[in-house]
Amino acid sequence: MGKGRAPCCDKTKVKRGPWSQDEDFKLISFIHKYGHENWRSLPKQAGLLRCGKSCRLRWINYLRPDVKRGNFTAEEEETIIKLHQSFGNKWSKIASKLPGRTDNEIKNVWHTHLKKRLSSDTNLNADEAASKGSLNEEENSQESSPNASMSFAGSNISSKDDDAQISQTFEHFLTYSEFTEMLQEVDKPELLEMTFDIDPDIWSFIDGSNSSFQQPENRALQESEEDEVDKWFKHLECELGLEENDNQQQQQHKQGTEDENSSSLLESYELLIH
DNA sequence: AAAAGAAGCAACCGCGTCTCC
DNA sequence: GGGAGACGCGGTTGCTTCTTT
Repeated sequence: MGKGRAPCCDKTKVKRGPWSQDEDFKLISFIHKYGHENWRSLPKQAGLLRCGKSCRLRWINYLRPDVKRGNFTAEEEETIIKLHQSFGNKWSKIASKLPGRTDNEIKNVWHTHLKKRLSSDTNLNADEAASKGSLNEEENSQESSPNASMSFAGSNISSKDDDAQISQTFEHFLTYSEFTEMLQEVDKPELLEMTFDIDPDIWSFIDGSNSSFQQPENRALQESEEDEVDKWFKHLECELGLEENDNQQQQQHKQGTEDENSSSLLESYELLIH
């Protein structure tokens, strides 16, 4: 180390700044298919002009299916405060105690909310502090503060009602064609409410292997639907150049009458996730 | 309605640690 | 044992959006 550290990548050859939907999708697709054994080589293999570190960060903090987004509950905030008292700024350690939360997110919440809250709390007497605590619970349920609801991260998905709404929405994902239709209706307000949570269910849907989308009465259709889903997913992969080695898919892609649809599909997908 | 300031958060940077050879 | 490469972590930055004036 005394000789200095070699940069992890050539900064002049990598893209920086906010991730585009296309990049996100490439990363998701790649990891979904091949995993992430080597972050350094991943961007190249996935066709991304990004630094491996950047990919890792994006995945861990944002795209990972088990990332829980939305406002922190009062319980979570209390947990963070307590854990911070024990661990200090060991954000990853704190994050490990809060399933679905990332160290980066916790760190941000600490610096933007909790630190201030704590310092103001110390200026209050015990009674005031107690009443503030109950207020905070209310705030957290509605707080979603204007910022939260506008936030790209989709912090407005927090209540059970919202979850129910989302689940209801996902129930429509029964077939390729239905999904396509739905994607084409992204200008619907309720769908625009769907923010960029890569919900585990989306993964399951992409994967085509989870039965949670398939209501019992639809099980009989499972096989054909899986084919449809697979077809759809591969279509996107072709579209993104992730299926370069698969000649069969390429031929199918060339011949397919859905070529026009696929680009609009991708476009719709991008709209959907944002 | 517009400008300035504040807040929130995604992403970057650099260092420490781990692992492999 | 030591060097190199890769990963993970914590601090920080800077952009976007909201709020206030």
